[in-house]
Amino acid sequence: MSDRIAFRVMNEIGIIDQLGTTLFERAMPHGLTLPQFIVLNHCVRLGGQRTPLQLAEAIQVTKATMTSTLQRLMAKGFITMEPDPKDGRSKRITLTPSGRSAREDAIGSIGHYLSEMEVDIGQSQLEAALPFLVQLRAFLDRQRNKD
Amino acid sequence: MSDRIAFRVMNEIGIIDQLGTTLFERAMPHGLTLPQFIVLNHCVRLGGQRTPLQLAEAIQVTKATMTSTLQRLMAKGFITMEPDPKDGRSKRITLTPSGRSAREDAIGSIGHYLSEMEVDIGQSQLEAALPFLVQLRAFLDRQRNKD
DNA sequence: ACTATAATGTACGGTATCGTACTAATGGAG
DNA sequence: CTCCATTAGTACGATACCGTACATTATAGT
Repeated sequence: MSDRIAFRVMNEIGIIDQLGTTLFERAMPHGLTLPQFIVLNHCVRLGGQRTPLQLAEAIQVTKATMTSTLQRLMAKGFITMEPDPKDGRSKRITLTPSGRSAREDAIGSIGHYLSEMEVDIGQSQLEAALPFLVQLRAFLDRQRNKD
Repeated sequence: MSDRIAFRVMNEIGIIDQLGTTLFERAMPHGLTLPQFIVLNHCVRLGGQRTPLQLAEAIQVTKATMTSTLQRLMAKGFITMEPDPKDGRSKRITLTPSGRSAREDAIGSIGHYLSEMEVDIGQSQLEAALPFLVQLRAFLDRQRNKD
C-alpha cells in the first residue's frame, strides 16, 4: 500500500474498465463488443455520415484501430463504407437499418446493468464523480498531445 | 438511453484507462508493458513466492491472461517459475534480481508523470475519488461473481 | 480404494489496441 | 506544371484480454 495516490487511482480505473467491459460484452446481443457498440452508438447519436478518422478521434483510438473495428461492423452488415466522391483518400461510413436495430437491442440489454449500478453506487455519487473523471481525461489528453 | 449517468461514468473510465496505459508504456524502460509492470510491482510489494492464480486474482484478470504475461516476463528473465513441490498442479513464481531492478527503473520512469498528475488534478481530489473507485470496483466484482 | 468433482495451469481462437510503415490522394511552393 | 509535404486509410507485428476447452493433479463422497 505504499503506492502513490495517482498510481492507485489509475490502477483502480484500469481494473474497473476491464471488469465493466467484460460484463457489458456478456450481456450484448449479436456478438457485439463494447468498441463496436460505441461506434454504432456514436453514429446514431450524431446521425449522417462520418469518416473513419472522425470516429477514431471522437472515440480516442488510433485510425488503425478504427479500421479494424469498422471492418468487423461491415462484416456484420451494421455499417457500409463508400469512397468519398469529394476526396479520394477518404471514406464515408453509413449506418444500416440492421446496425441501427442492433444498437437498440444493445441499449435494451445493458439497461438492467446500468440500473443496478445506479442503485448500488447511487446516482449522486456517480454524478459527483463525473467532473473529476472529465478533468482527469482532459489532463491525459493534454499529456498525449504534448510530445 | 446511453446518456445515463452510469454509462457516461464507464465511458470516461474507459478512455482514461486507454490514454493512461498508452502514456505509461511510452515512458517504460525494458519494453515493459503496464500489465507486466503491475505483476512485477505486485511481487515486490508482497514479497516471497506467489502462484499464477494468486497473481491473476489480485490483478483481476483470468488465469489464461496471467499465463501469457508470465511467459513474457520469463522470456525477459524477470521472473522464474518452478513447480510447487507440495501441489503438482501449481507453480511458484519468483522475482529475479533483474526483475526487481527493472521494476525500480520503471518506478523511476513513471514518477515524473505521476507527479504531474498529482499537481494538475490535486492530491486531495485524487484522494477523494479513491473511495468511489474502490466502491465501483467492488460492485463490478460482485456482479461478475454473481453468475 | 474408487470414482466423481474441483482446482491449477495451458492452448487456442477471436477481438482490441498501439506503433510503425506503407499506399494513394491532396495541395502548396517554386 | 512539378515536386514534395501532408492527410486518409490500410497492413502488419506485438501484447493483452476473454471464453472455452483441455490435461494434470488433488480432494471428497461413497
